[in-house]
Parts: sequence; structure tokens; C-alpha cells
Amino acid sequence: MADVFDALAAPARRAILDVLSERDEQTLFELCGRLAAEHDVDLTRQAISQHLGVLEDAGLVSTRRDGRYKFHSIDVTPLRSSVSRWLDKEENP
Amino acid sequence: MADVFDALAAPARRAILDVLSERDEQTLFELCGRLAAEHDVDLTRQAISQHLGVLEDAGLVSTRRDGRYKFHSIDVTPLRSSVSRWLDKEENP
DNA sequence: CTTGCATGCAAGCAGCCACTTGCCTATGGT
DNA sequence: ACCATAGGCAAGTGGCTGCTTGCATGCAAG
Repeated sequence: MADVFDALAAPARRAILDVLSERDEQTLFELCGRLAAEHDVDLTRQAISQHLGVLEDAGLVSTRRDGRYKFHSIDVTPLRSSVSRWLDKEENP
Repeated sequence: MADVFDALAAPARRAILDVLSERDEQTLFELCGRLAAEHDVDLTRQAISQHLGVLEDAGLVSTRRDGRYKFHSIDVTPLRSSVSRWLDKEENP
């Protein structure tokens, strides 16, 4: 399990999460198209695949295989628990 | 204004935020001591100073000068607004 | 079984960043 | 005035990582 904040450090990976946030269950080629069209991310398919690997290692993206397709979905649970370390400092008397 | 997630990518900077989260208004030397003692961060004073600069550029740390002392405090506002982009996806119909 | 499509693996290179080293400024106490 | 303390500036270097290139795998349609 890789580091959540390290995964979020790259702008391309945040753009991937943005695309997945609009619609889940997207394939790699779908993501490449949407990233290039709507987020000015002009990268190779392999580069985006590596970014997805990092996000998956961090638990931010979950995958599901079906035949030759691999569908990617966002999972914000690790992010929520990682930032709660600082954001849940509200004093509740 | 630098990038929040880039600032959070380094473990040393997260440790700094942890120390500041326990107590605000700490000076650079205080931070160095606590980081080395309680967080296994064994870095030069200049290294920690540079980390503080990155955190300050990202708006995560605010400073106040008093004489030859410079007090550092944590500010989680930029973090909160940066992660809300994904965490505030609750459907409220 | 061959052809095409969606994805995976691995090496190699360039650029950046974290850290150190060395020196400098300024404030405060004695 | 002098010295110690708190902090700042700048250049240099090693290691990591982001991206590309090239090839391999697996599924599916014909």
C-alpha cells in the first residue's frame, strides 16, 4: 500500500480522480480520451496506466476486470482517513 | 501560492504538521527538537526551514515574527478546501 | 487460427527535489 | 561593544520519478 499524499502530488493523477469522480467504471482508453479532451493532459497511454497503478497502490482507485476490459473507480476512503488526522481537530466540549 | 498536495507529499512536512497540530506558535528550533525526539526526523535545521517554507507557500503554515523569534502555526483551511473537491460528493437530493 | 484491440511489463533517460554545506543578517543579553 | 542565538540565502549534489519507447500478453471477433 503506497502513500496517499504521494499519489495525490502529481497533477495528472488528480485529473484522473476528477474524471473518475464524474463517472465510475471507466476503462483506460476512456480515461485517456477524457483527460486529453477536458483536462489538457496529453500523456501516453502507458504513462496514464502507471499513474493508475500508483493510485491503485494508494487505495484511491479500485479496479474490476471483465474480459479484456479493466474498469476503474474512485475510492475516497483512504483520503478521508488520511486527512482526518488534521481536520478532525475540532474541539467538541 | 504553491500546491497543497505537493507540500503534503514529503513525510517530513507531514511530521511538521503533526508537531504543530499538538501545539501552535512554535519556533524553528523547537520544531527541530521535537521532530528529532518524537518523530524520528533527523534533518538539518536548514532542511526543516526549507520544508517550512514550502508549507508556508502552500498556506498550510502561518508565521508571526516577534524580535528574533519566528513562531509557526498550522492552518488547515487550504487542505480542507483542496480535499472537498472529492470528499464533498455526497448526493443531497 | 489469424487479426485487431485493450492492457501489461521493463528498460532507459531527463529533470526535479530533498538535503547538505558554507556563509551571512539581525536581534538580545551581558 | 561583543558574543551567542535565531534565522535566512545560495549553490551544489545524489537519488528518485515521471515519461517515453519497445515488446509481450490476453481476450475476442471473423
